Amino acid sequence: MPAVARTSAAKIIAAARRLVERHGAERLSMQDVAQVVGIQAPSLYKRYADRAALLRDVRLSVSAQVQRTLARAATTGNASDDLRAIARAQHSYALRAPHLYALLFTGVPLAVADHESTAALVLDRMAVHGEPRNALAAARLLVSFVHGFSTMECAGAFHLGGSVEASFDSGLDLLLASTKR
Amino acid sequence: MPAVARTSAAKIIAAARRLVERHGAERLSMQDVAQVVGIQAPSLYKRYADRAALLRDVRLSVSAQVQRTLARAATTGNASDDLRAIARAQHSYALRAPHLYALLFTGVPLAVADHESTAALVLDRMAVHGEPRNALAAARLLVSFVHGFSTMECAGAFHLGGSVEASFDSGLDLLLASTKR
DNA sequence: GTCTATAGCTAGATAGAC
DNA sequence: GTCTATCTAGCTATAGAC
Repeated sequence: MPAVARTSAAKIIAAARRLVERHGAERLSMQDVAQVVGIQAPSLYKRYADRAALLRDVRLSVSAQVQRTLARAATTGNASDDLRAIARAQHSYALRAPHLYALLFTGVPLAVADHESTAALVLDRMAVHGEPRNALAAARLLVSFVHGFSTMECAGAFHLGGSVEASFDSGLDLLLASTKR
Repeated sequence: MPAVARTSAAKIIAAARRLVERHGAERLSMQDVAQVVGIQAPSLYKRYADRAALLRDVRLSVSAQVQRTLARAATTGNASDDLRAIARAQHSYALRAPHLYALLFTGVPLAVADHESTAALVLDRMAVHGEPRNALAAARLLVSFVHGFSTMECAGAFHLGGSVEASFDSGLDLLLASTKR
C-alpha cells in the first residue's frame, strides 16, 4: 500500500510560484519548495525529475496566467482600445510581479501554441488598428516598448525625474497614433 | 616583505567580465575568476571584500564601456542621425554581449553621474530632434523600444516569422519620424 | 508518495604562515 | 599579496525502508 499523498502537483507549483515571485527564479530551491508545501525535499523527485522540470512547470503556469490576463483585457470590441488595454495589462503585471514576468523571457524560449500566444493576439488587433501590411513590425514595436519600459522601470532605470507613468501613457498614445490606419 | 603581486585589479576585472559575458552573472564564481587570472581564490579577498564587491566593479566597467560606445556613436553632427546611431549601437551591443548588457539592468540601480549617463545623452539629442517639451517622454519611448526589442530578440521571443532586423529598422524609423519636430 | 540518511558537490569566506 | 588548509553552508539528487 503506497503512502497517502500529502500534497498535489497544483500545490507544489503554487508554492514554487510564490517563492519565485518573492526571490527570483535563480534562488528557487527544492528544499524551500518542500518546506512550503510541508513535505521533505526528496519527495519532490517522485513528481519532478529535477529542479529544471519543476521550474518549467512554473514557467508554463505563469505564461498561461499572463495569456489569460491579456486576452481578458482585449475584449473592448475596438481594436485600438484592445491594444491599449493589452499594453496596460502587461505593464501592470510586470510591475506587480517582476520576477514572474521575467520568467517569460528567461532560459529556453517557451513553446506556446500560436493561437494561445499573446503575440498572435496583438498581431490580430494591430492588423485592424493599422495597416495590415505593417502589422507585424508595428506589433513588435508596441510590445517591445511595453516590455522595455516595464523592465527598465522595475530596474529603476528612469532617473531623470518627471512622472514615469506619464511617460508610459504618452509613449503608448504616440505609438498607437502613429501606427493607426 | 610582502609577497609580489602576481596580478592586478584590471586583470581581475577583465577576467570576471569575460566569465560573465560567457556564462552570465549568476554563475560568476570567485574560484573561476581566480583560476583565470592564475591565483588562488582566497587571494581575491585581499582586494575585494566579497563576491558582490567584485561584481560591482564589473558592472561599473561595463557601464563605462557602453557609455563610451554610445557617446562615440552620437557624433554625426545631426541630432536625428545621432539618435538612430545610438539606437543601433545599443541594439548591437545587446546582441553581441547579452549577459554584459543585462548587467546594466540587474540588481541595485547603478549610480551614474548625469553627465556620463546615456539617458542624458539621448535626452539632449531628443530635445533637438523633436519638441523639447516632450523630449523626456520621447527619449524614454525610444530607449524603451530599443531595450525591449533587444532583450526580446535575445530571448528568442519573436517567433511569428518575418525579418526581425527589418522590424527593428522600421520600428526605429517610425519612432523617429513620429517624434520629429 | 512519504520518509530518513547520505552521498557528493560547489561555493563563499576565514585563519594564519610566508 | 600569495599560499595552504579549513570551515560552513546550502543545494541537488539518490538509496532504500515503509
